[in-house]
Amino acid sequence: MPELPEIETIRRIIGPLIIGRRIRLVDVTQPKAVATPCTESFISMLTENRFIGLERRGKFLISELEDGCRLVMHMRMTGCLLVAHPDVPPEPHTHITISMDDGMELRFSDSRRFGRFWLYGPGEDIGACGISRLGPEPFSMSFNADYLKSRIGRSGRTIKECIMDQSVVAGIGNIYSDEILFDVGIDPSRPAYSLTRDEFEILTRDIPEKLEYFTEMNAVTPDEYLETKGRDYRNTPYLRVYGHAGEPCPICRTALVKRTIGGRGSVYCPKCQSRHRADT
DNA sequence: GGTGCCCTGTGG
DNA sequence: CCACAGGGCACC
Repeated sequence: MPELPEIETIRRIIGPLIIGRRIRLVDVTQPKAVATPCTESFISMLTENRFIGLERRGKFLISELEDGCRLVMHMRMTGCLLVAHPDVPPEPHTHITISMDDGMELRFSDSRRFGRFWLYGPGEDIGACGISRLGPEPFSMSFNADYLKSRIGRSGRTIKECIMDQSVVAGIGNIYSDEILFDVGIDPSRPAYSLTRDEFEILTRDIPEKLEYFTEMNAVTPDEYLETKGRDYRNTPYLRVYGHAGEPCPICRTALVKRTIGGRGSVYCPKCQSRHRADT
């Protein structure tokens, strides 16, 4: 479900509702949702602990607890986080419920059951959940054209696959890779080695810009977030190509094309993102 | 690098 | 009924 803008949206909504709260009760109804080897220790280490932060790294959320434990969460395709009053009926597929000292519940629901929680003890390395394999944050200084060119500039993989590779840059998924490549006019199927220096420059500037833009477009109040049960936090009207296959390109009116690139359904404009556009 | 798989829901 | 879905991993 969520890519960087949506995870950041969740962080901004959920963070203020859990930070400072003490955990009273942890209920795990789907043991596979907890990747920590022992569900028992997951529950006992969290109980009576206190959330003191909520940070994002790529598509991961990381909450530090007052004793130094860190709760790491990944939504994968369909995971949802919601803070709700116990009177609000739980969402279908609610796998983890964390009751807090203000009477509210932090709930994790996930129909496809791909999402995971990890819990690491004080001082323990959190890398094993996949965080250690992440490339730079798109907003960091180290994410620049020199880096991107040296990292993928000789790769035969498509540019779409490369920017979706979390070890190249953290946070981009299938939707925003299409949106970004449309924005910069680059054919998603081009091999990364074929990009010019200028195109790497444009791409490294556009990626943080668009991710920031979509994060702002996703902004909702906590009440709106709760009303939509934490699900509809992506403001789809702002997507220009994803979900618009067959419709006219917003720039040139040519019909947008959908085909599989790197195993993922991809939408692009065959004219605005034509292979040779940047060569001229 | 490709492929299958983890799961359930939805739409054609 | 089948194809496909916003992610990521293990395994040839």
